[in-house]
Formats: sequence, structure tokens, C-alpha cells
Amino acid sequence: MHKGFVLYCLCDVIYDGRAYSTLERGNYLIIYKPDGSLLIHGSSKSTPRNYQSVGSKVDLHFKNGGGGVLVSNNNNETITINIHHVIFIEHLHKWSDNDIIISKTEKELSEKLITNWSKYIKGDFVSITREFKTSLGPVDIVGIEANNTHHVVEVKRRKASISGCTQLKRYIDSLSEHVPVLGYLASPSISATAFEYLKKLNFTWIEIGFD
Amino acid sequence: MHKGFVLYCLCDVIYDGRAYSTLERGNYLIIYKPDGSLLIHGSSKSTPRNYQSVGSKVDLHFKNGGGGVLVSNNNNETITINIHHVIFIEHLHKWSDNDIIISKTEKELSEKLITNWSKYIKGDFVSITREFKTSLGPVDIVGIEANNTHHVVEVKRRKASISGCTQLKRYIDSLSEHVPVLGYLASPSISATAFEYLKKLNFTWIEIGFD
DNA sequence: ATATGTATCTCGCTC
DNA sequence: GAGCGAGGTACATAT
Repeated sequence: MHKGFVLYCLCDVIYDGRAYSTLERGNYLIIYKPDGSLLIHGSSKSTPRNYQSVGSKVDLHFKNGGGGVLVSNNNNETITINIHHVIFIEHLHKWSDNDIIISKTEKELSEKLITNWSKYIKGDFVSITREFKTSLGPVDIVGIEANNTHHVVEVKRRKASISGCTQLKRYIDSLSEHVPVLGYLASPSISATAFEYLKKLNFTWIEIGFD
Repeated sequence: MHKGFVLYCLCDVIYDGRAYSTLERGNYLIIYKPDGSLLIHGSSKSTPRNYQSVGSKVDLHFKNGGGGVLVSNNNNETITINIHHVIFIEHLHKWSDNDIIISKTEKELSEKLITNWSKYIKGDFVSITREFKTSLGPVDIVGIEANNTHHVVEVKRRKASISGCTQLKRYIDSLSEHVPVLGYLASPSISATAFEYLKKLNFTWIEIGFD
């Protein structure tokens, strides 16, 4: 199947793979993209009822009488759509493939923190590194002082929650075996419980946002 | 706007809200649902280029000459679609709103572990509780022995990674202040680094899957 | 409304 | 390909 299409039809759906699900007979909107993506949308919610990711193989087969079957296969994931009645099908010619250009990301926030480092963290720094590698994963930013103290910063672009503290603690645990460390969580805001936990761990919260 | 529709058109898109993004002029598929969901799909990937969640207010306005503007507003999130040329628009009548019925979820795995508890964990248990509350969030399962030892189990329905270990450690840290604890991570499989970290933390991996 | 975790997460990046 | 984390995550649930 070369071109994408959008199909509105009366159908029911069975999915089997990582999980198993059924969708009872009804009118659903089905979108197929040339890269193999398949989406089945109901009349509410922005996430599809069923879906298949890039790379799936689709076989659409119409029978005499208006019905048909669409089978999508991707590794061990299968979606079977029993089509009872086609309401419309439109093929999508010259469908564009551009990506959005986005800003206000976590990366931007990290860069802002590094650019204005001395405004947020005091010390005699020898280096400041983004995506600093540890044995338990990369840290957003690590600043190293002349006395080898590592200032470890986890950056969140949204309100920080308890899982952000946990993530920071993991990096600190990894590094503190070898070097002196200080921990920071940088975000526009932070939940009350996360802030309590952070204090308990002797880490510092840095307030930073997009102006 | 009462009914949903699917619109294929030449347009460009600007989003402003939590982040900011632009999508250059091209042919995109736009889906609008009666609950306010709005999706803008390009010809690849299963996720939309831009979207608006449930509850947004849409204003679609066509001009003489075939062009138009669609503006979607939701709290402080705005999508503006400049429509240069409509290729087709279809309104979706009697669009179904059923949910899928799903199985093979994490909840099912937890229930399987509880049902066959003695096959996985040895001890003289007084209680086994799902969604056991701690000060740092609920644990999937906690089994308590007569001697008050708490067996703390974090369940993952897929291959466990290092973040699952971190999550378990947080619960253990919370409970170990008050009671003796033992930690377990239960999943169908586990990554090598996660397994190493788990051993280091003196926790136990339980292999459990969907038959 | 806030907080927390799951997801058939998806996607991108690094090793 | 595996592993890890971001995401305008969305979504359900509990408080």
C-alpha cells in the first residue's frame, strides 16, 4: 500500500500483542500512513482507541457486498478490523512530511541555566557539562569545582514532582561513591511533597523558567 | 461546532502555549472531535504534528476564495491553522464513543502474583496488600509477615529498566525508617544494568509474565 | 484542583 | 538493536 488514506466505517476491532483488546462494533475513523502507522479513532479523546506504530504491514481486502477486512501486522502485534460498511474512504495525495519546529524545551532551559550559571550556583568552577555520563544514566548538567566537588543538576521544564527527586538521587548515589557531590533540582515550580523530599535529601531547588 | 470532521488541506500551523511551535505550509490531515480534541497529522509517525486536548474551543471560518482560518483555544494553549486550500472535508455522523476492553495489563500481573504468592515469595504472611500507601507514593504490593517484615514488590508489565529499581528504592527508603523491609522487582524480563543495580541494592528480581 | 503512576506509551538519541 | 529519558506527553485515579 503506497499512499495514505482515511476511512470512516462501521467496524469492530481486535488487537493482540503486548496486550489484548477488543473494540465493539461502531463507526470509527481509521487513518493509514504510508510509513505503516495505523490509527483508529473514536469520537472522543485525542489518543486513538487502537493504533499500530511505524513499520506495520497492512492488508486491506474488500469483499463483494461492501464489507472487508483490514489486517495490520508489526512484529508480534496484530490489529484486525472487520469492516461491515464503508461510509467513505479518501486517499491522501501529496501528504506533507514536515516536522514542527519547537521551542521552550528542557534543552533550552538547561542552556539558560548554563549561560547564567553564576546567578544560580556559587563556586569556583572548572567545567560545566551537559548530559554528563554516570553509571546510572546521564545527568542533565554537572559543574565541577577546582576542589573536585560535583554540582549535579537535574532540569525539568515543568513543575517538578517526586520522580524528579528520585532521578536526581540515583545520579547522586552513583557519583557520591567517588567524588564529593551537591544535588540540585531546577524547574519553574515544584510540588509540595517533592520539595519536602528534596529538603530531606539535602538537595537544593533552583527556580528557573522561560522568562 | 457539534459534529466531528476530518479535513485535508494545504495549510500552515502555529502553536503557542506550554511550548511554541510552527509547522511549515503543506498538506496535512486535520481531525476535529466533538469533545474539542484537535489533531494535525503529517504523512509519517503515529503521533500528531500538533494537537489540542479535550475541552478546546474551535472556531472555523472560511473566506471567499477557498481559504480560511481555524483557531483552537484551550486554557492558555492556542493553535492557529491558516488554511490556504481545502482538498476535502468530511463530517462524521454517528461517530461511536466506545472504549476498548483491554487485558494483559500491569494490574493483571499484580493479581497473578498475589494469587500465586507462595510460589514467588517465602514467609509467614499476615497480609498482602495492593496499592500499599507510603509517604512517597503507593507501592504495587506489600506482603507483611508475622514478625512485621515488609516484603515490598514493584511490578512492571514489560522489561524492567533502571527507573523501576529507583522507584522501588524510594519506597524501600520510606518504609525502612519504620519497619524491616525486603525489596522485589517483578517483571517478565529485566535489563542488564537494571539487574546489576538491583543486586547492588540487595533487592530480588521475580520473573513473572503472562503465561 | 493537585499529585502520582501507567502506557500496546511514542520518539529520539546514544552506545 | 538495547537502553535510557523527554514529552506541549495523555489519561486514570486518588486525595
